[in-house]
Amino acid sequence: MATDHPDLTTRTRDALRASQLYYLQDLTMEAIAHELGTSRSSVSRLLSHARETGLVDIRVRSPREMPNILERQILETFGVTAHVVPVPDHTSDVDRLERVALSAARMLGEYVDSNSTLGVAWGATVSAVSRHLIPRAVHDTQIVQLNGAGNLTSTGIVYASEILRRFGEAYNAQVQQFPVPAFFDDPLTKQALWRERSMQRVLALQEHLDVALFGVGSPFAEVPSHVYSSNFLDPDDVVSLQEQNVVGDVATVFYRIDGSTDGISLNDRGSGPAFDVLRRTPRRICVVSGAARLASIRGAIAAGLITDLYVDEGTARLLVASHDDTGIGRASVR
Amino acid sequence: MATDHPDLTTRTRDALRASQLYYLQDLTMEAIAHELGTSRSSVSRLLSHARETGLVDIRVRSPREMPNILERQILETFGVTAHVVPVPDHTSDVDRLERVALSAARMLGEYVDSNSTLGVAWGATVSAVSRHLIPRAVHDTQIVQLNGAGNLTSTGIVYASEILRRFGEAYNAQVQQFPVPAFFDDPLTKQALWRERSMQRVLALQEHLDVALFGVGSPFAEVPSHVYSSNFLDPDDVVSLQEQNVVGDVATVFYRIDGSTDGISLNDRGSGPAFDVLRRTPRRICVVSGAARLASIRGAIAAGLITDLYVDEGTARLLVASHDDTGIGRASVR
DNA sequence: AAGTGAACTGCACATACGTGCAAGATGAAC
DNA sequence: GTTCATCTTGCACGTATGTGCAGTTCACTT
Repeated sequence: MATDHPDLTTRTRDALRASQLYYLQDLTMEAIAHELGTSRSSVSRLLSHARETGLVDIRVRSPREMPNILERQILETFGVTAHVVPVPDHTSDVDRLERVALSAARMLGEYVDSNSTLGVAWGATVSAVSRHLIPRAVHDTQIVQLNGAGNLTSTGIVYASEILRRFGEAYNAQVQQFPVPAFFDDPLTKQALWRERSMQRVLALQEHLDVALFGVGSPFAEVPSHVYSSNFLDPDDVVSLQEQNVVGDVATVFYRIDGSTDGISLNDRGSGPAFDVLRRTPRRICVVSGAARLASIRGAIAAGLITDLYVDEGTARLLVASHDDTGIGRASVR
Repeated sequence: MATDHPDLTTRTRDALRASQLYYLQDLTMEAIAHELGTSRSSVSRLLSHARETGLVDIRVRSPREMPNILERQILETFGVTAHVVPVPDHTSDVDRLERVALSAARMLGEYVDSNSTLGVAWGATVSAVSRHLIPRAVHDTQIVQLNGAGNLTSTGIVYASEILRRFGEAYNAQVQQFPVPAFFDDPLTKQALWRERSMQRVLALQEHLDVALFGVGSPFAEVPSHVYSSNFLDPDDVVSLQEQNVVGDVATVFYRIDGSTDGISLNDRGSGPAFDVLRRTPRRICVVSGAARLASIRGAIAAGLITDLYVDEGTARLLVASHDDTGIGRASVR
C-alpha cells in the first residue's frame, strides 16, 4: 500500500488533504487542524511542506491582453521571451540576484517534463536558482553539467555537484557530472580528453538537451563573476580577454558584445559547449540580474544563445534603452 | 496604451505586480505596500482581487504515485474520473454541497478553452458552482443552457439566467439562453417548438458541446431537488415517476437506477437533451454531494452520462460500497 | 535495555493578514 | 458648479498564521 517510506506517505497524504481544504475550500488552518485531528501549527507546517514540494502549485499568469511592457519590447527588439522580475531600483545587487533567482526557480518547473534532458551551468546565479527549486513529479529526466568546474585549488566537485544535486533532487532526475577543470592549461589535453569515451558520453548528452539553464559571467564589472577570480584564470588570461574585447561568458565560453567568439584564444581551453552546439537546444534559459551584466546580456543575445531571459526590471529597462541608443542587437535569434 | 478602462488596467497591473512579489518572491504585504507606495490593506485587497480574477492560479495536484484511494476505486469500478472532495462526515448537507461546489468551481477552468462550448444545466448544485467560478482569459467561448427553466409561477429566466450570466462573465463568453419551460404540458407543443428555427439553433449547439456541466436531481430524498417541487411538476407527475422507478434526472431527463429511460412518459415533455445526444459531448462533468443522491449517481453512471465526477468523500465511499454490495454499475461508460 | 539522534508535536508568542468603517476621491447627472 | 451615488483608501482592530523552543516519539545503535 505504501509507495514510499510508510510515514512519508502519510505525511504527503495529510499535506495533500490540508492543501485541498485550505486552497480549494478556503478553510482556516484551525478548522483543518480540527478535521485532521492535529494542531494548527502542524497544519501550518503541512502547508509549507506542500508548497515546497510542489503539491501546491501557485502560478501568476499575466493576461495575454496585458503583457508587461518591457517584456513586449524585449521580445520585439531582440526576439527573446523575457520574464521581467519586479525589483525596486534601490535594491542591492545581492537581493536583486536572490529575487530574480527565486522567481526563475519557481517557473522553471514549466520547462521540465518527463523524459527530458536539462543542461545546467554553474555559477552564483544558477546556484541561487538551485536553492529555490520547486520539486516536480517527473521521471526519466536527466540533469547534465554543461561545463567543468575544477580550478587550481579544488576539483570543484563539491560546489558544482551540490548545484546539480539540488536539480536532481527537485526533478527526481539522474545527474550527469562533468568532472573536468573549468579551463585546461593545454588545449591539447582538452582535445585528448574529449576523445575519451567517458567524456564522449557526456558530450553527446550536451548535444541533445531539451533545456539549457545558465547565467552570464561578467568579467570587468566591479564585482566580477566567479569564473574570473584568480582561482580559475591567470592574470595573463584576464589581460588577454580584455584585449580581445570580451564582455562575458556563458558556461566558460567567452564572447564579444556582437556575439562573436572567433579568435578568443581562451575558448580553446574552456570546457563549456561551443555555441553552435548550445544553439541546437530548443529552450535556452538565461537568468541574470544587475546592471553590471548589461554588456554580457547584449553579447549573449547577439550570439543567439538565449530563448528565455529572466532578468530584473532595472536591467531590463537598461537593455531596452541600450538598443535605442546603438541599434545593436537586431541581428539576433529567431 | 490602455487596453481597458484606464484605471481597470492600472488595478490589474498593480494586482499582477503584487502577486509576483507575494507569491513568487515571498515578500510580506507590508514590503509590497512599500514598493507600490500604498497601504498594506490595499495590497491585501489587490491580492484577493488577483486570486478572484484568476491572475493567480493555485492548484493542488495529487501526485500520480499517490492518487486518492476512492478516486482510483471509482475509476476502476465505474470508469469515471472522480474528484473526491474531502469533507468531514458530520458536515451538514448544505455545507457539504457548498464545499464540493467550491472545489469544483476552482477546477472547472481546466476544462474551458478558447473556442469551446460549455453546456450548463441549472439547479442548486450548478448554481452553487456558478457563484465561485474563477475567471479565465479565454475567447470565443460559448455557454449554452441545457434545459428550460420555466415553471408554473415564473418564466424561470431570472434564476437560470443568473447562473448562465456568471459563467459567461467568468469565461468572457457569449451566453445562449434556452427560454422554454422545464416541462411542457403537451408533448406536441414541445415537438412543434423544437421545429422552430430559433430553437433549432440552440439545439444544434447542444449537440456539439465540448463540455457539459450538470448535477443530478434526486426525487424522493428527504430534501427533494428543485425540479421536483410543485412549481415544476404536478402531484400526478411525481406519482408516475415513482411508479416508473425513477431515481433521478440530469437536466430534466429522468432515468432508473440501471440508467434506462424507456417508457418514462415525462421525458416526452421535458426540455433537456436526450441522453444519446448528451453522450456525444466529450467531457461530461457531474457535481454532486450528499448521501441522498447515491441512487441518482448510480443511475447517471449506469446511463453513461458522466466522464468526470465531483463528489464529497462520504458519498464517494457509499458509491464504492454500493457496488461491492450489488455488482450493478459495471456495464457503464468507457 | 539503555542510548542516541533525527523528526515531529503543541505551546506560546510575535507577526502578518483580513475587514468594517469613516473619510476621501472620482465621475456622471443635472 | 453642485449633488449624489459609487468606488477606493487607510486606519484600527481582531483574527489567522509563522516559528523558536522544549518535550516527545520513534527508529536504529551499541
